[in-house]
Amino acid sequence: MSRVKVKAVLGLKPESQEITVKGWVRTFRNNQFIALNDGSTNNNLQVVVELGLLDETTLKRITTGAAISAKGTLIASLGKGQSVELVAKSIEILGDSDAEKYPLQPKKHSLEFLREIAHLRFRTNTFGAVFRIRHSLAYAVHKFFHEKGFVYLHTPIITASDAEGAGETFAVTNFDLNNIPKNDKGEIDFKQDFFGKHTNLTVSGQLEGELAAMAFGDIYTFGPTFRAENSNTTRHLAEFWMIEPEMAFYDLNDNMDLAEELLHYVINYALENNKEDIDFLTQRLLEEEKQKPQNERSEMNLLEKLQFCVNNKFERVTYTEAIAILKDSNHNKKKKFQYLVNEWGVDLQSEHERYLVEKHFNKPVILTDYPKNIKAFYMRQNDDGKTVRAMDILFPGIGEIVGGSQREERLEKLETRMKEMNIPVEELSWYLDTRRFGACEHAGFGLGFERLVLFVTGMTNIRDVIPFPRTPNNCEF
RNA sequence: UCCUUCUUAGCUCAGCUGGUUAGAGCACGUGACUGUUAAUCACGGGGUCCCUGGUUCGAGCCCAGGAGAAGGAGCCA
Repeated sequence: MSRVKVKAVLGLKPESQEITVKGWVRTFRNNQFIALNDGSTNNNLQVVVELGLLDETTLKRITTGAAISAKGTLIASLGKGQSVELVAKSIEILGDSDAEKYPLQPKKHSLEFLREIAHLRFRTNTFGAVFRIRHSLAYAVHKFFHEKGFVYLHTPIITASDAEGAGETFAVTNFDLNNIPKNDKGEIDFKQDFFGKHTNLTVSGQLEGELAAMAFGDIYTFGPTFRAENSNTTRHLAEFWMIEPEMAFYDLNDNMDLAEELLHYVINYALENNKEDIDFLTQRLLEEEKQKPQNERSEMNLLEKLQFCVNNKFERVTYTEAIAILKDSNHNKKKKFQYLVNEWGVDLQSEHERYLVEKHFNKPVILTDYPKNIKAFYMRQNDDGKTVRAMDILFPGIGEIVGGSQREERLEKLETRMKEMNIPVEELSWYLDTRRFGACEHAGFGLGFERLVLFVTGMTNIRDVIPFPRTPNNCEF
């Protein structure tokens, strides 16, 4: 007889059938009731140990965290908290867990504490739910693109281009750091390094993605990305996962449509496939909100927020319109913003984005057509000479979740812009070839995967939605 | 990197205006009970009050420096 997973067991009709389950003990109540979890679902299976079944020594080894195998018959539960339960005929301790030393207790722990024991936090209800949802979202991303005929492209992790313009990079080298070779001028001699040049971890797969889009039409990447920014916030990681689709023959509107469809699709997938986990996290958030004063509590709970997001179109406004809204807002007039909005051309601060999303529109917002001076070199220039075809999707509680644009496909305009922004044109000659040979209208965006997981799980710190977070001064596990 | 706050038992926290032997709940151990739902009841063990220095008759509490953490800002996804 083989092992049945708890999720399957909980869906069975109890007919006194004989079943074997294996998992980890969450609690052992009354020397009689084991709450057994095997990670297949957030719910536990109650295993009943009848009096006299086990000797005292074995009984004592059923502790929180221990791995056990239980064989018994499945019956309709005699208690109230669950529909079925397993009456054990035999129990084997597979792995002991010293109750005095095991850090997880059947009680509420702080997220900060659990972050310090990230190797064990998977075994809690909250992180179980979070990482099952993370899996579902990743799967849904692949499913969405596959069904649309996109090619999943693996862009390199190690790159030589320092010109992607997306922040500080981590250098990759196999130099002996105590004895770095120098050239005649006293500069580091990268010719002697492994790749014969200066290399770093990728900050974005976009430029390589564009190359493939010029052959397959529609591609996407989904991989890790590295930024050496000294950012200490609840929304930034030094190592994070990003989804970057790139589509030929797409303009900015097509790009926005795709991004919105993707977000609706994957959130809906989680709603349909992770109902129990989302219900648990919704409940968890409600408990947490009870601690807050009335006016700080959110109007919608997590489940309602996700449903609202799936069932409503995102608001689309241009940067220029957004500035006008902010300028005219009571918030601005009453000087409630730390940074007052008074002129066109400035970048929006977090507080402004939050105002638009959480106060003014009260739904996800897509901002388009930003001033060219605050955006990257590859974005397509508008005829007005001052804005570019950029789009950012802003989510409540998260801020920017997607950043994208229609790309500048006109070689001359692109080269001029690169020179203006001091981007080394020669180094990116391979990139410019897409504009030299068969250039066409195209667009793409980057979706921060952890920010998506944040939104769907209702967690508030990005370090709690990636298994082992890498942040400044922290690279544990 | 900047600003603010925090650091007391394994965990979550209390500790009054600087005053005697630093407390609670949970966890853990022992015992009781045995259809429990983070079981309950009784008893018990458990402390470098983050570190270093200073002020004081006396510091968990005040001052200075350092370390770590959290939240916010900037950068961005």
